[in-house]
Parts: sequence; C-alpha cells; structure tokens
Amino acid sequence: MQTTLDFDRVFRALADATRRDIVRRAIAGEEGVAELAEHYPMSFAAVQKHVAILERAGLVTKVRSGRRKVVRTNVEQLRRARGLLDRYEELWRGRVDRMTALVTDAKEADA
Amino acid sequence: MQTTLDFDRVFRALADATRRDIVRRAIAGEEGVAELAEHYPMSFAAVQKHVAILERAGLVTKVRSGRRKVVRTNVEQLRRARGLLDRYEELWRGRVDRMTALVTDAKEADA
DNA sequence: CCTACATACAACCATAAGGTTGTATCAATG
DNA sequence: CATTGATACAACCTTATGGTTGTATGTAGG
Repeated sequence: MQTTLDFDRVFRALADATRRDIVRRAIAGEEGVAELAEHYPMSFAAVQKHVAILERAGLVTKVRSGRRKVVRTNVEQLRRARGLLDRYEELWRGRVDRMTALVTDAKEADA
Repeated sequence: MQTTLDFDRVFRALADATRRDIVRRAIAGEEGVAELAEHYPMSFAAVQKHVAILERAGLVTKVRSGRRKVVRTNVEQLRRARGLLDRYEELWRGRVDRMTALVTDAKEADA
C-alpha cells in the first residue's frame, strides 16, 4: 500500500494539538468521525477537516464500518516521520565522531 | 538551559523543506545566516525569517562569532520531538499487546 | 571614526490554514 | 422507499505564513 511520504504534509499535520490528539485516539482505531468530534470544542465539520488533513498526510485511514467510518492511525507513517529525526541524529553523531577523532588524533600527535 | 517544548511550534518549523535543510546544515554548526542564505533561491531576509522560526521552536541557536552569528542545531530538541512519535509507537504496541493477549486468552480458553 | 559586512526588523502583499454554517450524499432501518 | 444517522463538501470569514523590499543596528578594520 506504501503511502507516500511528504514531510511537509506530515509535519504540518502534526503541528496542531487537536490533530495530534486525534492521532493518539485513532491508535485504538475504534471511533468514527462524529465520535471523535465529541471530544473537541469545535464543530463536526472542523474535526472532519482535521481528519482529512491527517488522511492526506497518510497519518490516518478511514475504514467503513456500518454507517460509520472508523478512523485508524497509520503507525508506519509515524515511523517514517521519526526516521527523518533519526537521520538528523545520525548526522549529529557522525559530526561528534569526527570531532572525537580529531581530539584523539591530537592526543596521539601529542604522545 | 532546558529549551521549552512546544510541539505546535516544533512540528510547524519542521513542516518546510527549506527549514529542514537549514536544520540539516546547522548540525555542522559552521555557517552564519548569510552563508546559509546562499544555498536557497530566496532573499537573505526570507532565510533569516526561517532561522528565526527554527530559533523560536528551540531547534537552532545562534552563537556570535566575530561579526557573524553561527547557526547551530539543537539536537536535544529534535530528540524531544522524536520522543512524542515514540510515545505513539508505545501506545500502538500496547494496543497490539492487548490484542495479542486477547488472542492468547482465546486460545487458552479453547485448550 | 568612517566604512563595510552581517544581522535584525518593519511594512507590505498573496496565499494557505482553521474555523464557521449550510447543503448534499450515502448506508441502515421501520 | 422515506427517514434517520454519519459523513462529505462548498462558500465564506479571519488570521497566519512565506515571500518581498527597505531601513536600522552592531561589530571589525583601515
């Protein structure tokens, strides 16, 4: 199924507390849009838009269940977002390693 | 120093390709704002604004070096952002574990 | 100290985001 | 098959975002 990864969309989607809460709740994967909407102080349509934004970002999917559509978080997409942060971490470590190497070299030169 | 964590700001800051590239470059922590700006097809002022957004999100800091200000990525803040994604992952695992437990219970009930 | 370089900030513009209400579709049920 | 419940979508308003240019501040050197 390989949902596409658009970091702009994914991070933008995560940059809103309501949407992050929807992501959290949708991990259980039990509530429809209307049920989700009851948790927030805004209209049903507003929540529906938030879900649509999460859906376009590949962070949730909707599965028909009777007359409802159950919202479910796509954990794989969250992992991919985390993967970018991991890469920064790796770059950082690489830099630190090079610095350490320099220091080590200096020490060896001293010795 | 404990930079504050505002997920809205952090994720919004990361939701732009130019800013992500600045974060990446600033891991090396060698370039000033003007030097960074040369990499992008936009004005110096625009890049400066991007840096300011990253700074407010706690993702980079500026250190005076002569007449320049060197931009440096704050890896700790990236780790904190990743931490949120890790928590989602944990919730997911918890859910999977509970499901597994149910299946296991069912099997045991069958046996 | 005057000049030049690097950064900062204000004012402005176009477009996107986040909310509203209202209307349309679509599936289950009496 | 008419009604109800759940979702979708369009139109609209207000504010935020990302870009521009222009001006001000601050630090280094001749």
